[in-house]
Formats: sequence, C-alpha cells, structure tokens
Amino acid sequence: MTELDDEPTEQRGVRSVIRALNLLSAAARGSRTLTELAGAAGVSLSTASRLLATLRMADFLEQDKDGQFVPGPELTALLYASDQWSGIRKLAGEAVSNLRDELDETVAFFVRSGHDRVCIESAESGRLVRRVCHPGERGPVYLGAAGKALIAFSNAEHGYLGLPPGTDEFKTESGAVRTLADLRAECAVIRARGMAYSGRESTEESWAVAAPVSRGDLLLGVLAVVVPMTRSDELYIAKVQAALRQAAAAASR
Amino acid sequence: MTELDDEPTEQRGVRSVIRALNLLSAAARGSRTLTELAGAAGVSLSTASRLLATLRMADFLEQDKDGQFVPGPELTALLYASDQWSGIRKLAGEAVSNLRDELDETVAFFVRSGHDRVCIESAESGRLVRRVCHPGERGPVYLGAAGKALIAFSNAEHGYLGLPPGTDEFKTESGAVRTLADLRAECAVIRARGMAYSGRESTEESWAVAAPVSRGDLLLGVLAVVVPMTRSDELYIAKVQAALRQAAAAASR
DNA sequence: AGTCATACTTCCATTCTGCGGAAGTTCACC
DNA sequence: GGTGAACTTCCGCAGAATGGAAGTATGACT
Repeated sequence: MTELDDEPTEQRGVRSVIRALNLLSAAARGSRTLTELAGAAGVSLSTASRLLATLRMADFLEQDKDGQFVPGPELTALLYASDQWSGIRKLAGEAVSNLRDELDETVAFFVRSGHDRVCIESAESGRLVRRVCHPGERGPVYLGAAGKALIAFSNAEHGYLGLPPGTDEFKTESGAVRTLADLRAECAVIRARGMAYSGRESTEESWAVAAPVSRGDLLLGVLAVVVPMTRSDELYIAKVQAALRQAAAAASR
Repeated sequence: MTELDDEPTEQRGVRSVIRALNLLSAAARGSRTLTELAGAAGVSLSTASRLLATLRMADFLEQDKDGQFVPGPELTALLYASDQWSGIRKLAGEAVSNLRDELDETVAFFVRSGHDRVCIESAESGRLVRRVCHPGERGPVYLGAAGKALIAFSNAEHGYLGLPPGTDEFKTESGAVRTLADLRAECAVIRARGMAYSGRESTEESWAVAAPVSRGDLLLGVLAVVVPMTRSDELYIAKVQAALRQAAAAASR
C-alpha cells in the first residue's frame, strides 16, 4: 500500500534499507508470502528473498510453519519498549469498547505521532455495513475528524502539519480542495463545539466525529466514531455526537 | 545493548539493512543523538547520518525539536498493527501491580514471541536493592524461569527453541552448561509443581519464579517475580512462590 | 509414478551503491 | 570573533548489493 520510494521526485536514501523497510511494513500488517511481499515492494524475488532473510536474522520477522512472514520478537520488544502510550492504552481500550457497545458503531482511539494520526485502539461495530479501523491505521493529521481534533485541541494549527513544504492546499478523498486557512478557521469552531466532524475526508465512504480525551491540560488523544455514509441522517449524527461527548468526558475523568 | 551483527560466526545479511535496524532499535528504546546512535551501532558518523536520514524519510524515525531521534509514525503504526497482545495487557497490568504491592518485589508479565520471551508489562519493587525489568526486555526462551515456564506450559519442549541448528547445549549466565535433555526433563517437574524456578540463569545476580496465566486451555503468558540474589533464603523463596501461585491462579480466573 | 506448476533459494558476473575520511556547515558558548 | 561540538555533504574507490538464470523443494493433477 504505502509506497515509500515513489518514482517521481525520488528523494535519495539508502536503497536497500528503503526496500527492506517497505517489506517490513507490508509483512507486519499481515503475514505474507515472499512472492506477495516482493510484488508489494516492487523488488525482484531474489532481492526480496535476501532482504527478508536479513530481517529474519535480525529478529524483526520470523516465518511460521507455513513459511509465511510474521512479526518477530524484536518488533514485539520494540513495541513494548518504546510504547509512549502504554499508560493511555488501558483507558483507551475501555473508552472504545464502552462506546462501541452503546452505539454499535466502530470506535477508535487516535494519537498523534509525527505528522500523522495513528489508531492505537479500536472496537468494531457488529453491523453488516461497517467502517473498519484497526490499530496501526495511519493517515495525515490534516484529514479527517480525528486528525483535525488532534490539531485543534492541542492548538497546533499554526505548526507544521506535514504538508509538502511550500504547499498550503490539500485534497480530501472526495476531491474537495481545502487550504491551511480553512483548516485553521475550522479549528476555532471545533474547539467551540468540543468535537470535530468530517464527511468523506479521509475516506470517501464514511463520516466521523472525534472528541478530545485529556488528563488535566494534557491532550492524550481523541476518541472517534467512524460510520459508513449509509447511516448519515442528521438525527443519527446528533445522537452519535451526544454519546461521544459523554464518553470522551468520562474518559477524561 | 543488543548487537545484532556480532563479529564471530557472522551470518551474512545485507549490511546496510542490518546497520539500519540496529540504529532503529537503539533509537526506539530511548531517544538519542546521532553520535550516541552511531557509537551504539558501531558505524561511522557519516554512515549513521545517511542511514538515519533514510529511516526518517521512511517515517520510521523523526527528530524532535532538539534533533533527538524518536520513533516516527510508520514505526508506531507498524508496532500497533502487529500487536497480538493488546487484549491481555490490561489483565497483565493488574496482575503485575497487585502482586508487586503484596511482595514489594519486581513483577513482570512475559509472553512468547518467536523463540524469545518478551516482557510486556511490569511493576517495579520499591526496595533499595531491586531487579529491574522493563517492558520490551527480551531474551531466549530457554533461559530463566519465565522462558522455561512458557515452554513447559505450552508443551513446547520438543519444538525448536531458537538454539543454533545442530546445537543442543547452552550456557546459563553463571556459566553452567545445560542441554536440551536437561531442559526437557525440567519441564515435567515445572508442570508438576505448577511453576518454574531459576537462579543465576538469565542474569547472574538474580533468581526468579514464574507461573502460567491461562484462559481455558490457552496459555496467555506467565507471571514472574524477579528478585536479587541478596534476598534468597529458602523461607523467603517459599513465601514468594506461594504468593505467585495465588496471583497467577487469580489472573487465570 | 511421472509431469507440470508454483514457490522459493543460491549462484555469479556486473555495475552501481553505499562507504568513510575529509571538508563544509551550523550553532552554542566563552 | 574565536573555539569546539554536533552534524551533514562531498567524492573517489572498494566491494556490496543486484537480478537473471540455474537449482531445489513441494505439491497438485493425470
């Protein structure tokens, strides 16, 4: 999915490392065979074989009995050693499943990492038509309710948000063009309302609402409800917003 | 700490990738400056600079305002996407802190990942002389109480345990030589007793006891108490074992 | 059993990539 | 403005990584 070495305007880096990281990303998201991984990363089979063997030697990956590449012990160790959110995750887990139980919609907890919003916990709706959102889902901060909430409630709208330098425009998934100025204006509204809303921004087919979870003055992350466009009447949105507001407040204690 | 490219019997791999992964591990365990990281990985400054720039380009690392390297969004996403233990962490956290409060000894929860045991949760003793054990601590499964318990209670003593192929001997930290046969014999004892004990195995200066935490037939992980050798009289060990037995049973519900 | 297909690994000559010393840059502190 | 520490960029060379091809393993289908 995420191509790190796109051909145009190719930023230089150490090629074998970039390729290895691409393979690692692909493998960690779902166990895969060599052939699939080589295809995903766009490298020859022999190269993929060599690089994957290296990742395996370093314990970043291992192979299960079927030969599928799966996350290895060093990756696990790194996760728990570097976990900046271990304290929050318990809280997030509870908040997420309580609210899911109440609404039967997919609920996720996002934190900011770099210029991205990353899902660190989620609970999935049981409905037949649902928006899924697994831990590890990642996207730019400036798109979608969760990202905008992260910006607004940490007053970060005047900082750098990861847009290509020199740019101040970006496109939503539905194709609408927005500017940094729009975003900044929206932040004021979001803070006033206490939550962020987005429709067809980070995915064309869903809308979302997100509200801050804080401890004192510190923003820990945001709680978000993500819903397919198939359920988007005003009344329902209002209901979801009300439930979210309460849940986020409860999680903030 | 963890040198992946030890000089003797060096297994071949793609050098730049190995170096980059070493840098990544070091950086993820604690934010560091270029110079420190280069030293830790044993590479020249220019090489470290180039490799770290590559890791940064790929969003695996980023630099905070002081220029320190910290985990980047792609790493965060990857780690959360590959986390198989989010479900038991709450349970582990509670078990660990209850038992710590009872004994005032460092208590940790270990799971098996690959051929390693990895600490995913811990609570530290408040005593002046204590064994520390942070989440992310990793070691071979065949050494130490926690590892042996993981093997014994999942009946894995006949599977491959990560020893170099062809070998069936290994050394404990105190220098004692043990064989796979010893280990297999010990597993029966461990199962009979319901817990594993080790002294000077994974660290020369401490002993540990570990008991299984299960849900039905499934072994989730092990709860372990790790204690400095300075407190190692029979009576005290027995007391710790009794408390651990109860705590592990409670956590297993 | 025999044949074919698929999935992966190893080999090896070629070339281009990554290497590290040195020079250049930035910044903080005296 | 001078000194030093921390980091980045430059550049010629060595040799590391590359990918096509050949080799191996496995399994399915006849």
